[in-house]
Amino acid sequence: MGRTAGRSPEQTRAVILEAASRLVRERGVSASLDDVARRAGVSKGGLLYHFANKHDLHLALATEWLERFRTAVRTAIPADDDAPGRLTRAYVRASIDGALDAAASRDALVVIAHLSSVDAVIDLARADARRWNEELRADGLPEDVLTLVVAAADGASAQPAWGDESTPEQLARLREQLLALTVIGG
Amino acid sequence: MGRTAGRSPEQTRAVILEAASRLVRERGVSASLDDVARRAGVSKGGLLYHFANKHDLHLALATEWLERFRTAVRTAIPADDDAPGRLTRAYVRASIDGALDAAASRDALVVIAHLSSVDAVIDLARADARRWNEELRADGLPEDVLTLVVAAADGASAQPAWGDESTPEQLARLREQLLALTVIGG
DNA sequence: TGTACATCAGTGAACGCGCGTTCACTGATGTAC
DNA sequence: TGTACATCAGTGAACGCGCGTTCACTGATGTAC
Repeated sequence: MGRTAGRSPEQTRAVILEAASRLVRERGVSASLDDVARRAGVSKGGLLYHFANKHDLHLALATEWLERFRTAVRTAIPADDDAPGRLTRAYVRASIDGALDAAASRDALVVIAHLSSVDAVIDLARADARRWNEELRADGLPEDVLTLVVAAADGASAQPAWGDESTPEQLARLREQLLALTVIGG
Repeated sequence: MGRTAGRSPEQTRAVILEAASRLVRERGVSASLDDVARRAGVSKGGLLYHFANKHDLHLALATEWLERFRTAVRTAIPADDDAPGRLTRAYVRASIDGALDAAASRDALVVIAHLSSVDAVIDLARADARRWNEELRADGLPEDVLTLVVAAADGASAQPAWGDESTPEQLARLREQLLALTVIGG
């Protein structure tokens, strides 16, 4: 069933979210539903069939990006890493490299920063941040090392949000530094 | 001259910018001119006398915050600090403490992140970031130390943008760690 | 010292358009008989 | 195997309101004479 042949409604939903992600990253939350629908190749009505209103779209977007970053970190844990700090190391890798694909997870914080003018998204992000705090604290590293490493990883992720542009070489060196800090234990 | 007694046009302009800062920090760039004017205690027309349109207001806001952060860093350089890394140390202090007043400079990056959906603001921020890069590179620290310290300071500044909330104690310890890193030289 | 005029710093009503939302309708697929 | 009907996944036109922008007007101060 469904009017459009050759695509499941789940796929349509995903296509819309992808288009919305790109537009929000580029233009912030003021990107119009018209533009999102057009880029997704769907009518405005079709978009609103999947997301009741703009607020819901933004919420779904925030949820997806937070989840995507979480998945990226999980994927970045090597199977043979059992030492303390393994989650922190994965966090560093996901923040700087992107474990999913090159651009995706690094843009997560940029998209979230844009979305953070939506109240409900702030609550979502705050809850997510608290969860990260708990999990990272349980990772077995001295608190000072943890604070430093996580702040630096966050900084590297967020710099694109306000126009900073680091070279891949700088980011790679930073990643190695941070990883080293988590191994020697401070 | 001027219709409103007891206030210079420069003061009115400053009051409008202050109101706009708070609203943009809270609601992002979608905060309406009506709301900004109301909070500034001025008519919408009065606001538009000082800023020809919304775009101009956002640009002025970005300029002001970038300049404010720069001033905060300059102010945070102690007169008796002549050692390499003095600018980096001031950058750390301004990022984490706020040299101007407690909330102001820490919010700078949050406001800029919100404003960064405006194209012209991105250009402004990029140019500012480049200038920081040059100045910090000339500060006499090893590049690896610099990258790490600046990323961590940026991370600490930006975390409020996506809902993270660190305790004052954590931030104070982070600041001391970062300052120490710039002294021993790595 | 008054008076006329210009200018500066606004006010507030009105306009018009973009955009979020609603809604009647549609076309493909699934199901009952 | 056909036929009728329901449902799902949309379409696209229309509505209406919020908001950026325009504009005619105003009141206080400065200046020329």
